[in-house]
Amino acid sequence: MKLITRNTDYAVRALCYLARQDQKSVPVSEMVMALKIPRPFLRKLLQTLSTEGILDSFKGQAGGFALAKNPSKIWLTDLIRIFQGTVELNECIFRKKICPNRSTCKLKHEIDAIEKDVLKRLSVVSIASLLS
Amino acid sequence: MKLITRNTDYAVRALCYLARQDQKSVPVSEMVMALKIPRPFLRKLLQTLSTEGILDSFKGQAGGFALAKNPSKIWLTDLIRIFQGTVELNECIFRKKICPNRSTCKLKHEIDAIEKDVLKRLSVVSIASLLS
DNA sequence: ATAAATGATACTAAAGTAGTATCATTAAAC
DNA sequence: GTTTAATGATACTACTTTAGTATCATTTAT
Repeated sequence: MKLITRNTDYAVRALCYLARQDQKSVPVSEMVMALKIPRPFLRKLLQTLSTEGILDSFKGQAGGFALAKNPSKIWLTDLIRIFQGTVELNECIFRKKICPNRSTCKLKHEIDAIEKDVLKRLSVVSIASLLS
Repeated sequence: MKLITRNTDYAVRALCYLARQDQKSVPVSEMVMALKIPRPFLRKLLQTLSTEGILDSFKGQAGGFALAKNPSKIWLTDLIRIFQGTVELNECIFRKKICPNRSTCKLKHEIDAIEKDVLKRLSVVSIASLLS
């Protein structure tokens, strides 16, 4: 039962690191040393953040990555969506069929309510709010 | 991001079914028909619940399973612990080492707080509370 | 031209989840 | 006492997600 995976965790670290560099473009090599994240894994992750519009990228020598948005506009829920597909905790196994079990539906109802709470709390966390 | 797995979901259904049978021992074959859960999977799951003390089992012809406890004393968190190992949402990747990233720690802190909320809400759900 | 960077993409490995199969043991029913 | 219908124990397969690696192509400052 994990709310965030390693991808998301690493992404938070990398984004916080970049947020402290004030717009300067930072190459992966520098981040690998600073954050101790396996290089090819970090590369892939940053490329994803780039295609998702969270980062700007610069090719060629002296290239690298920089935040494409203000840290206060980069939300933890964005990262979870990007790396974990969805923020939904729970899904009815019988959707579209008639549910044969009322207790299960009641369970789903409880889990749904908890999910809403979790989302509410996650949705106020931004990179800016994690900075210090 | 899943709070409960299929095992846990199936276990809830089976336990609710048994709770409605008033102490009578019910064989797997009956539950398979009523709950539409794959037989060998249900068997394994019930055996686990039995060794964990949630169910009593009776061997031989006319045997089966029955609740070993009052439905109000069987908690959803018990089932999650049994089938999903733990209720922890979050775990520091750097425990026992010095954490190289304060932002990550702050993230952990946020997730921990959310986890406590989730646990609090899950911990009041019992089989009895799901019955109708 | 070269070197240092990202883009794109395919691949491998490990872990967790879901489900199956089989043989042994037990105990009621006949 | 044999049969039958049940659980006990345990090993196995398949699928999915997560984690991580590898490589070649392209770009651009020097």
